[in-house]
Amino acid sequence: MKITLKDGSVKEYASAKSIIEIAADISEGLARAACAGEVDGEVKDLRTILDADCSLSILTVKDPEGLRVLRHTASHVMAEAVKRLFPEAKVTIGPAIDEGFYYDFEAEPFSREDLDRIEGEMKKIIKEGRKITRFTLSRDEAVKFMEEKNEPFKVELIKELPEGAEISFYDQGGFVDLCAGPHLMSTKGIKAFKLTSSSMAYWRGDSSRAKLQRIYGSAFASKEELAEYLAKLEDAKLRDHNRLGREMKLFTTVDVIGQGLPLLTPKGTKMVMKMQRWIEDLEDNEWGYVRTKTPLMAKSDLYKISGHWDHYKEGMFVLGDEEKDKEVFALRPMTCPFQYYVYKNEQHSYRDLPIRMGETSTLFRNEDSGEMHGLTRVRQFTISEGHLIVRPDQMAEEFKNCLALAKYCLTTLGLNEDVTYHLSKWDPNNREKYIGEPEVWEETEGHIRRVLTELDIPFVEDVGEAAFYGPKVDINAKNVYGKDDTMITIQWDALLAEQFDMYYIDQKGEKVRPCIIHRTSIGCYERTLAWLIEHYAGKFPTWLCPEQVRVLPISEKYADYAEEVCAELKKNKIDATVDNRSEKIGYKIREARNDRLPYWLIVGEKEQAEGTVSVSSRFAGNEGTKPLAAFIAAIREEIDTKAIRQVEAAEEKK
RNA sequence: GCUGAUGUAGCACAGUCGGUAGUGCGUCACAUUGGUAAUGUGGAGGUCACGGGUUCGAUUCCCGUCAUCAGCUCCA
Repeated sequence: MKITLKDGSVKEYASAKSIIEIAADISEGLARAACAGEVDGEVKDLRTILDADCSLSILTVKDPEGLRVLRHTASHVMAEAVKRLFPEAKVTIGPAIDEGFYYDFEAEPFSREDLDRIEGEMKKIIKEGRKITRFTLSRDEAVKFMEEKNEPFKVELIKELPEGAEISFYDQGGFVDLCAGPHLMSTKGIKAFKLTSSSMAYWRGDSSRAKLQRIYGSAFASKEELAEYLAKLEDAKLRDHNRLGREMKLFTTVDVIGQGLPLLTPKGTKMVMKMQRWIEDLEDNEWGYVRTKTPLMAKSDLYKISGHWDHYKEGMFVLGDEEKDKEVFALRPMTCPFQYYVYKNEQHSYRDLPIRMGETSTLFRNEDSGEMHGLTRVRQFTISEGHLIVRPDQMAEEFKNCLALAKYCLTTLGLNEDVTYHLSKWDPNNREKYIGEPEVWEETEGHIRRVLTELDIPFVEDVGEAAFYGPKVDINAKNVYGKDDTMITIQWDALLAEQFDMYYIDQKGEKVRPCIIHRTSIGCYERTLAWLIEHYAGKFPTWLCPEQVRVLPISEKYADYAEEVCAELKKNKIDATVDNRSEKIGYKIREARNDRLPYWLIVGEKEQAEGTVSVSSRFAGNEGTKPLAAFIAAIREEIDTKAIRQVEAAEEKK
């Protein structure tokens, strides 16, 4: 038989069995072959897979596609285990996902103990080494088949398939599931799996429909890889900003203040202020921005003009009652209209444009109560907001500059490697969510696509993710648990200038509508802080650290000298403190390390006599004794250049 | 908003089958005055998230509210 390899080359083999035997040759590859014979697929990392078209695929489970098949099969095994233990449970769907798989059941909620029992049952099914076979039915037969099994969700799925379709089922030796496949050919191929959690989900993701219980699990090619994955999850917990940020006293929350309203403590505030001062100076001095400071609230009339009242009212905090009160106010969810009125304060010539307005802007959004999370999803946040009022002929260039500024900020923070770029488009099938005509959307989306392509930035296109007034570039990053959050957004708005009657005067003396770019450079400070905590596991670049240096006197005798050193550091705008408790030096050093300080200075008799400091850091451990002035010069340089100092190998081992 | 779990000292957690609570770390005091990851001793600190109900008596049982977590959905 012939096998076509991924690279297109064709190989010929004598029998199905020999495919398995020679599989080592193509262990990183994927082969598909028309194959009639039955193959028991188990050769080390290789597991055979019964493909949708009844041909035989050979995938290694190191291949992402193969791993997905493995996980999908694990979800079917889980479904069988659940049906055995909870016969009244109804099955729905169970796909493979990025890090594992899930299956949704209509059932009573599962406890951790239930999951452990299900795991045990799955192990039995795997051990039994059932052959998995595929068969097809016509649609009517398929409906009848699932009706007899009393599986209403499956019946619903089948009825939606086109008439005359051949509907495939996979039978794993008793348990049969509707499925497009492919699957492993034996349950024995699942070598390492773990059920991680359970939660509620809605049938078809629709909150008005049936409540289902979802069980998440993960499966890997080997026990070692599973162990590595579980260890990674443990590590993620240690980096989780919501835990580490509180532990490091960067922020806290208080029940009576409310959900989604975190309090930044002095340390967290210091970090945010360092970023804010940097960004404001950078934008104003190097990127041509002017700064505004506009109200945090406005009358409802403003939001009626902007369209927010129609499109975003549920997300706003409204002060007052439209029925009873003469004037109703709302806290602002965006800065846009406020800066538009700054623009409209005077008449502008085409020569004035582009006008780039920046504002460190606090916004309020009334999120649903279940949405709040740590610093990443809050009801009040402060963003490096800005709007550029631009002539149409300048748009591409200005949009590019906004992307360049964002990229520069990310690179400086050391976060640029973490991100993915998205072109967020409107949804032509959901027009009431958006303003403007289809042609405008087509055109503006095309502009953004061109800019991204010209800048050679890889991006994905997401339908239905646009703002109601225009398409945008979203720059997303994954949190430690792999969940994507938008960190930065840059939006192309060809519509709101019309709503606000904004114009400039062109060469001919005529009024022309400008275009608008809504953008942020560093995103909102709360979310960026969260991202920094997780990226650096709390070990921030020195320039961002709320406490950059701690002076540790060996004993109280040297407390005065320690204070002198600290005062000198502060005079040089270095955030320094003294630990003058009557603890042993080893204890103070341990605490300095646990507090993730970049530097600590040990001072005793020798240092006091010589006017020196003994420098240690989390980058290199003991760095030796230096004159204080030399240390100050070095750390100033590190701070001023916003250097990200790497940890040295010898230190890493500790 | 929905589903589930959780809420005991600053933090991590025990515990009370209903009779108002403990441990470790931290903190404070005293002694110790030290050289690169934990000195010793002693003390303080809790309306057991909040509000109702049942009870002679509730931190414990029941109901509600608030908050936290996981997920769904929604978003920067």
